This record gives sequence, structure tokens and C-alpha cells, in this order.
Amino acid sequence: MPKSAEAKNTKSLPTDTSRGDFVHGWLLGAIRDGQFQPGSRIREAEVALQLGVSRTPVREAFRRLQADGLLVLTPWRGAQVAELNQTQVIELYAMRRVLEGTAAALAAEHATPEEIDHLFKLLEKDKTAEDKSDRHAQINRQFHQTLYGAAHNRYLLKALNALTDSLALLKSTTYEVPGRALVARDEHVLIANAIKKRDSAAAEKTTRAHIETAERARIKLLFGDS
Amino acid sequence: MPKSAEAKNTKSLPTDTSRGDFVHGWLLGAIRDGQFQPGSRIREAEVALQLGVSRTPVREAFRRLQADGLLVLTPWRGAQVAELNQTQVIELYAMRRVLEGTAAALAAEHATPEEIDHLFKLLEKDKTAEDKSDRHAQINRQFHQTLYGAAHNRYLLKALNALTDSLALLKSTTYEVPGRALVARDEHVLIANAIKKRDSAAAEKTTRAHIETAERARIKLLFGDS
DNA sequence: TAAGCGACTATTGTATACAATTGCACGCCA
DNA sequence: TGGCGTGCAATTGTATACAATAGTCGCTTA
Repeated sequence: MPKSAEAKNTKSLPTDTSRGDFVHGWLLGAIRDGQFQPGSRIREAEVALQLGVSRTPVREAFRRLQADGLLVLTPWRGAQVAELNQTQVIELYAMRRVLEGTAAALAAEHATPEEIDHLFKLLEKDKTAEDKSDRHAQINRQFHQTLYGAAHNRYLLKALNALTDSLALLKSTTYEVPGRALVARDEHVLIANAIKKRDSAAAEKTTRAHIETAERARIKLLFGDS
Repeated sequence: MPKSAEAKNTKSLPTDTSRGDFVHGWLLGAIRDGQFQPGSRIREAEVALQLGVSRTPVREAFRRLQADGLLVLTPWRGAQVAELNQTQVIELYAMRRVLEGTAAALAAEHATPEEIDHLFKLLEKDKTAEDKSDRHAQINRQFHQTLYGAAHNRYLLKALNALTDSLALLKSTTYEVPGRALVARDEHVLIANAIKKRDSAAAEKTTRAHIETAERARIKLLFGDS
């Protein structure tokens, strides 16, 4: 049973973490899994009942998700899962291009040897993932997450995490596009090498290019080729 | 009595906005004014009593401030106003350099004529402000806020606003440094001109330089010259 | 029959009561 | 006298009760 992630979807009340955190994480996962479609309404009482908690921690989670732009709260109307139109997707990727590029540049300057090692280890892992798109997507997330950390800037990290959360609104991954995994790995190699060489300009440039191809794949996936 | 900002400090319950928003705004102002010193503890019940609301909207405001990094909430210990050490200030300005530069570059591409006009109007206003440092600081804020909006990217706007809020933890403004207002205005002119010429590269470059001088002024103000 | 008004219902905003946890203080013992 | 343990007080986490509001459905009247 490899579906360990599913296990916590049913209401297993937290012992070590607060109920607010629990609800927040659960909602994040549910939105990412497409359990709540963008535009759909979510009722506090519904979630509270389903998770076996009161409305208070649910409200807390709602506010946090609103702050990250995943929910739209209108007074006395409640919460709706945010929808991204084409403009927003383009703005989001423009921001990602800048922030990821910055992260790569800073990583080239500040990454520890261990962090660089980790990047290359993930590249190796990716080679063995064959054509399983969700496996590639998972390793991809780890690669980028490692990159974020290697920049050693907490404000940048927070902003990038917020962007990543917003991307969860687009439920499919670009790794479903045929051949995307191979292209992405090549680009990742370029990035990792630039960081290893401590060449921040090259790291930023290749990363921006990487995000741009990801954006093109995404746009094609979402809105068809145009 | 020009202290109009003080008037709303006393509990004037909101009629048009939710109590949660009210508390959030009040706390933000109180932190900016130095009413709550960084590192000091804030109790929910205390704030609730002072503003004449219950703990619920106070809790909501606390969570939002935590999400923006202004408060540090530790379980069962409550809220402390975040403290910025020298490392954090440096990281914050590094991030600002990138984001403001990006905002200027995007503004050069996407600003409307009205927005560009507004930038120049603010420069004119700044000329008439003589040597009143708080007036300069206010106009400065408006200039940057206009710049943010002119970029027309909601994710960038949100990230910049979060950074600006974090800067509120440093209660003094760099305009208290003698001569800072003049230098800043010159830099603002360069930025505005680059945007008017639709020269995004120049806009980004001059803006980055502007943030760098601001950072130097800030570091000197905070930690003395080193 | 259609339009407008009013009450009702569903849902969120707010307040408060209760539970859980932590830190401190006091006292006991070595 | 110092260290450890237990109990209490302070404070936050959670649950629930109540208030306010907006949308909807039905009734009345022209």
C-alpha cells in the first residue's frame, strides 16, 4: 500500500500539532488533489464536521489560506476556492521566473556543499524514475524546494512557497506533457552545474529559461496551443 | 492638532469593516508607531479589552500578522512582536532590491500614462516638503506604492506589501538621516524617467541602486557604521 | 400573471465558556 | 543551601452559543 498520503485524509485528529495546522494542511492537500475544485464554495461547518473539529480551527485555516491567495473570502458569503484566469497564470509565472532565478543566483553564492550534493542526488534519482509522471513531479518539487533553501533568504523562501501553493490551484502537473520530464531534467542539470561552479549569473539565466519552458508547457496544457 | 492618526487609536468600533480587519489594522499601526516594541509579548485578552472586542477577532488578526512575519506565535506562549537581527535586515533588503527592481522593470513595460503622471506629481510634491522628514517618508511610501501598482502583477504586489509591513518593525525611517531626502529624490527622478522612457533595464538598474543606498542608510541607522 | 414586499433559512461574524498546557513559585528533602 | 518535584495561576487552544446578514421562497396585490 504505497498510498501513505491518503491515510491521513480521513479524520485522524492530531496529537503533536494544533488542530488549526491540521485543518490547514488537510485543506491544502484537498485543493491540490482537486477534491475542492476552483470556484467551488467551502462551508466552515462542513469541513468542521468532516474532520471532527469545531469551526474555530477551520476558520483559522481559512484565513491562512486566504492570506496565501488560495481562498477568496467574502463577508457572509464564505469561502470559495480561488480561480486562476489566464492573466493570473501569466502573472504568476512572471513572478516565479524572477524569484526562482533569484533563488538560483543566491544559491550559487550561498549554498552549502551538502545542499549542492542533494541537488545532484535528486538528479540521479530522477533518472531512475522512468516515465512515471507523478514520480517526476515529486522529485521536481524536492529539487526546487532544495534550491529555495539553498538561497538562504527567509523572505524569498516564504514568497516562493506562497507561489508554489498558488500553483496547486492548477491541479495537473506539466509532467503530463510527453517529453517534459527529459527536457526538465536537462535544464535542472544546467542549473545544478551553474550553482556548483558558483556562477550566479548563469544559474539565474538557466533557471529563468527553465521556468519559461515550464510556463509554455503549462499554458499549452491549460488553454491549448495559441 | 495634526495628530489625526492618534484619534482612531482609541476604541472606535468599526461600522463598515469587520472587527477582524479593524484589529489587524490597529495592531499594524501600533507596531509601526512603536507602541509595541519588537520582542515584547502581546496578550490576546489585553488587546481584546483595549479595543472592546472579544478574543476571536483578535486571534484572527494575530494569525494574519503571523503569516506576514510580524508576529511570532509559539503554542501556549502566545504572540511576540518579531525582532529583526542584522542578518534578517540584510536578507530583507536583498529581497527588496530584487522585487522593487522587478516592479520598476515591469512598470516601464506596463504602466499607464496616468500612473506615470502620478509618479511625477509625487516628485513635485516632494520638492515642496522642505525638511520635514515624516512628510518625505509619507510621499516616499506613496511613490513606491504607485510603482508597485504600475507593475500590474498581483503576486508581486502582495510580496512587496508583505516586505513593507516587515519594514514597519524598524520603527525609524531612513529619512531621519541628514541629506537622505535629497539623495532619494534624485534617485526617484532617475527611476521615473526610465519608466517614462519605457526603458525597463534602466528602471531596474536605478531602482536596485536606490534600494542599495537605502539599505546602507538603514544599516548605519540601526547598527552604527561598520 | 407578474412584480414587489416580507419572512424565513442558511451561513458566517462574534462572544464567551471550558479544556489543555506551560511556567513559576513554593516547599520539601538531601 | 541547593536542587528537584508538585501544585497553582496565567494564558492560549478549542468548542459552542448567540447575533447579524444576505439570499431565497412564497404570498399578496395590482
